[in-house]
Amino acid sequence: MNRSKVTIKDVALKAGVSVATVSRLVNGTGIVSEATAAIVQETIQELGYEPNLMARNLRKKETRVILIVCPNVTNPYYAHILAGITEASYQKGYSAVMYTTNSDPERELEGIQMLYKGRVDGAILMDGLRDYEVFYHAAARFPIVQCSEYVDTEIAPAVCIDNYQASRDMMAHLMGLGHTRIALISSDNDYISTKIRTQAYKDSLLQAGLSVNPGYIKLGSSDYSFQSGRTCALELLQMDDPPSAIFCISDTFALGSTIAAKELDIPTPQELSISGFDDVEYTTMHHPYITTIAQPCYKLGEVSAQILFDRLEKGPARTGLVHLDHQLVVRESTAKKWIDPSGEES
Amino acid sequence: MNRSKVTIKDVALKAGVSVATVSRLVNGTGIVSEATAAIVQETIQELGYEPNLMARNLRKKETRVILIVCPNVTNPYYAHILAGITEASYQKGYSAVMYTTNSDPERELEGIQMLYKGRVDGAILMDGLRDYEVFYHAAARFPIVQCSEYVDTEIAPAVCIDNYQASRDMMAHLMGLGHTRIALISSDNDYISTKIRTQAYKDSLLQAGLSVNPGYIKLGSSDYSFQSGRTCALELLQMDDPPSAIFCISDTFALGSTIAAKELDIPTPQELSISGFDDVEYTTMHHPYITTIAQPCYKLGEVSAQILFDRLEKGPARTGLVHLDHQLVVRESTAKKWIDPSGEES
DNA sequence: ATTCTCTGTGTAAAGGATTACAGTAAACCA
DNA sequence: TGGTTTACTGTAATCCTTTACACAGAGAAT
Repeated sequence: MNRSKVTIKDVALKAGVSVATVSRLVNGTGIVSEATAAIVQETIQELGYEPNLMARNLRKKETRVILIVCPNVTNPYYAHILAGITEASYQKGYSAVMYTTNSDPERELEGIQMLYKGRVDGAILMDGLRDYEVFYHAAARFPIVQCSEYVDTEIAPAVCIDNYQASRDMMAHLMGLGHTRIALISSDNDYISTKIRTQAYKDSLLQAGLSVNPGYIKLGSSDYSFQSGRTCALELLQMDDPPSAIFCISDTFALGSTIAAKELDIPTPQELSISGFDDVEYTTMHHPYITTIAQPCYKLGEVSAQILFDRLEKGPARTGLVHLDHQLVVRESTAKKWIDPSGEES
Repeated sequence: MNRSKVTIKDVALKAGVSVATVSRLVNGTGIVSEATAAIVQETIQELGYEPNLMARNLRKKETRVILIVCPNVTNPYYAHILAGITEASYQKGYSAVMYTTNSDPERELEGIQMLYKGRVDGAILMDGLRDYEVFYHAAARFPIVQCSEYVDTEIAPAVCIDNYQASRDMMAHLMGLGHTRIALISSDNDYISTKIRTQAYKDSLLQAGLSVNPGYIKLGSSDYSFQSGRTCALELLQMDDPPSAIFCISDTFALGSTIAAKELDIPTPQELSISGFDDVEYTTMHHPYITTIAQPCYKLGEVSAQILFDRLEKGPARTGLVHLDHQLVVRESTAKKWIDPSGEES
């Protein structure tokens, strides 16, 4: 077990060739005669030579490392995207370093610094940066792709589902079941997805000739906590004129809502339909299984990474939005609007 | 917006000093007069100079990057450990690159290669390596710490909870409630934690003068899937002489068991006590909230990282086991053994 | 015989930082 | 005044690769 690193020089010396030859062989660039190749190859094996990546990267001015900036990893939604990114990276021989921000602008800035310091070749941002200036400068200078959320698609591509269409699909499903009193549990964060889903909710109502009742719109916590979903639902269901369906912009909110309904002895979906968004694991852990919009999280990560690598290897690439397919998956938490036998609406 | 990197040379030239002076100022090593410091500082700002880490690392022979090898990130248990590691790294100015193996030995090997290639300074392994040889060689040569699972604590330190004591605690809780027919849902993986928990289960029974009934021991899937927990519980509960309590080595198995009990109309905890392990999010998403052993996941990651950094900065450090405190958290899924009014045991 | 293409290989210059060592000028001491 | 610190700064070697360029020798073409 040799403690100190073997360098290319050691190999060259021992094999009786120049470092250039060794390098050419190792990298498969340039021509090396079969005879020398054999000798050098053997020497490499014998000495256990591994090229020093720091030196190589310094010379080649690339790191083959990409940066992933995301709010946290404990949220399964992000975790799945992460899995997609790391897998794609692995395939392409890149490694991924993670930077979790907890949505702290200062942390976001620090993460971005890694680009300026030449520590990484590019970045995938899973959280619209709070500081637009910072984003703009970084995106103008380095390969960056936005995943899931975005702030500006002109300067850097963004990969996500079509949140507007997805929300419209879900609303169509709900209205198709006969619901007219549909509430919304949105979030008080300022993600673009939140805005779009909220807008789609309103547009759907309006275009169906229904009015938007501000009292039917509740804002859950910015991190989509399950408990805040429960609280919002509780408020909605205790209104004088409660909704017969709740459109949640997150599965966790939907889950919280099913709990709230259970607590108030309101059967789901018989008397209350609840829909979620994202399709994370726990939508099918307990009945009622939640009707939701499935996002291809893994794929989202994978495609983001691919676009980034493309850009890295082939130079300036496309910007703009890249939409991946979503899917409306109907399960147990939504059903035909219930009509009280007495004739009254429920 | 200058496209090309500003180097230390540019700064030196513009500020009218030597590169050495700039370097000294940037690194805070050596003495620099206030006057020059001011000029250089200003020049750095003006030019937007950021030291190139590749060059620095090459020279200093360190990368300030650590490797995290884990089976996956989508499991919240790992995700929380990961969060702890990345936070600790961030504090110390390290970055963390992730390598997910999906428990594939080949991938584990590839991950370890990063140490040999000098791409990272050290590693945290969250998955006992399948290939002991590989582990042994790597651990002998590089700073490695094992987190949560481990294969050999002589050659590299391991951070985890005291699985034996934790399991004994849970069994004591169950037996303290009057249960004598206690089943086990273990896993068919070969993690050390699995072995220890299983052993503790048996020892507890034996030391209480009870016998170990092989029929009461079921093996769930190696990845602790919720569905396999349900299946195991279903089998147990349909036995002629079903258990009155199930000790699960994972929360997901416990969750699956509550579902199984519900399907068979067996009230939990009135007629069946169920205990979990780990205390991940979904233990309190639905009633009955699950009685479990809380693991300090975040802290596990944090401490692992700290030990690694210590080793990196202060040379060879301790090996052996580092136990972090666990906690028995009693919630709703366990209760006093139910006695049928007719006098028969249930 | 001369020139030209190939092969195959070596030399040495980047690449961008850190740092040992040397040097200068001012300040201090005797 | 001469000698010794002290405070500061610069020169150049070093870390390990990659790669542009030069070069030598062999065979082909003229």
